[in-house]
Amino acid sequence: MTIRLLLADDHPVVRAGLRAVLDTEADFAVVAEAATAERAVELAAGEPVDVVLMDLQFGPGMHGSEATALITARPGAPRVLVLTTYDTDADILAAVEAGASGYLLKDAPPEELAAAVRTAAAGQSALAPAVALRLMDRMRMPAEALTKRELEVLQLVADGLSNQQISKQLFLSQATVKSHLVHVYAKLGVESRTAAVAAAATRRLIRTP
Amino acid sequence: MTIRLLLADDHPVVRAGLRAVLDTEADFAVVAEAATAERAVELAAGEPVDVVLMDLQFGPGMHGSEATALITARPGAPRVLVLTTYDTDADILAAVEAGASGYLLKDAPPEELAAAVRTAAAGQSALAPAVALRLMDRMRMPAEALTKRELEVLQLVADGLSNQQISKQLFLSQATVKSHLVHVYAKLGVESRTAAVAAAATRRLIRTP
DNA sequence: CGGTACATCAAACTTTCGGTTGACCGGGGC
DNA sequence: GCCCCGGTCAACCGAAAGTTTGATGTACCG
Repeated sequence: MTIRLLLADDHPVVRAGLRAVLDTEADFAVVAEAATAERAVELAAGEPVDVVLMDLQFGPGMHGSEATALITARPGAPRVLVLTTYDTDADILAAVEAGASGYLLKDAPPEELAAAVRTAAAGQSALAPAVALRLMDRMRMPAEALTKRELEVLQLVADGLSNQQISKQLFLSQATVKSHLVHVYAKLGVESRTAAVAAAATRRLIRTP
Repeated sequence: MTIRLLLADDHPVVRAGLRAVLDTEADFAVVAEAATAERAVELAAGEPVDVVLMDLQFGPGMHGSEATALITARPGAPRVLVLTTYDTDADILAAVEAGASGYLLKDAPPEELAAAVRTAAAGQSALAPAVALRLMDRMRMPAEALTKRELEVLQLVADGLSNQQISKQLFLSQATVKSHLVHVYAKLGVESRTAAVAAAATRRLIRTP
């Protein structure tokens, strides 16, 4: 039985690469490509597709995790395999919560890619070993696990925003922002916002361009 | 006459995509692929190649700009076209200084890519319009260059150190540290240490683990 | 049902940081 | 020689960050 694939990536070169790598597999058929997240949602609803290969970062417009949530929300939806360049815990968490069946890095070897597609098509979870390991660590060590809200605040700190700017952006009081940061400092074992950003960056909890 | 190409990128998918896109051109021939910068330097010296398509970010090990410098330093060297995902001023500058004949983004359409390869093979400069514009701005505004000492202080800020810790580590007074940071803020157009770190990180001025 | 975790907010307090002003010195260029 | 720039430092003040204590509501779970 043929596995029908939808490729969603804003880079023409990457789409061509995925097509080249996956079309060599006899049981795969790339039936559509999308250059934007919006287009991916449309195509996933219109075309009969088994697995969507979804990038997270598109240029302007919808984010890949949003598109993933929209696609997987429908009954009889295709499986979504998230395929991204850089991995941060926040990205992985967002993708998994959005209903992704798997999470892979673009530097994965072709065999691993094909295996993940088959696993996803079979309805199973397909997390990269490194990714799965990270999630296990997270389960084992809940002492340093930041909550979604704490991660959200910390990401804005890393973007250079002050407590006041963060409070306005998230519709909170400064007291709440400070409260979250106090918890973040305790969990990361640091004493200042810049140290927290540095610690979170080395542990890949946040995105640093 | 056939243009012989060497693809240097750590992502198998991207290499496959470039090969798929470029092999459709009758006068192109991909003669080698390298998954690391070191391997690219070796191959560029050994194989007869006309144009190298060079990624900047490889995983651990040599950076793409270093490899570019090593390749172009040899007499009769191939042209190097830098091809990267994100464009920062520091990246572009480093690539041009390393002797790159052109600088393209990976989200470029295939036609643009092929045109750039032909331009580079002909020995001409092939800078993306947006990139060329940025370089012109840079020439006009050299004001944003940080001094060595300022970068040194900023790097320690990014590592999470306080002004006092920095002053001790560099054998300075806190006043001097502040003084340097004030200059950094002015040059980067920001108003706080965390914003400076964020701005410097996006411009690749500092190391973020 | 009760406990726990998360998110929210308040107020007062201390410390640090940010920004200003002003100053000194050494080196390189006109 | 003189001036500009980079690096160094000081004193000061207001603003921001961080600390402490304490409180509320809500959701989930055993």
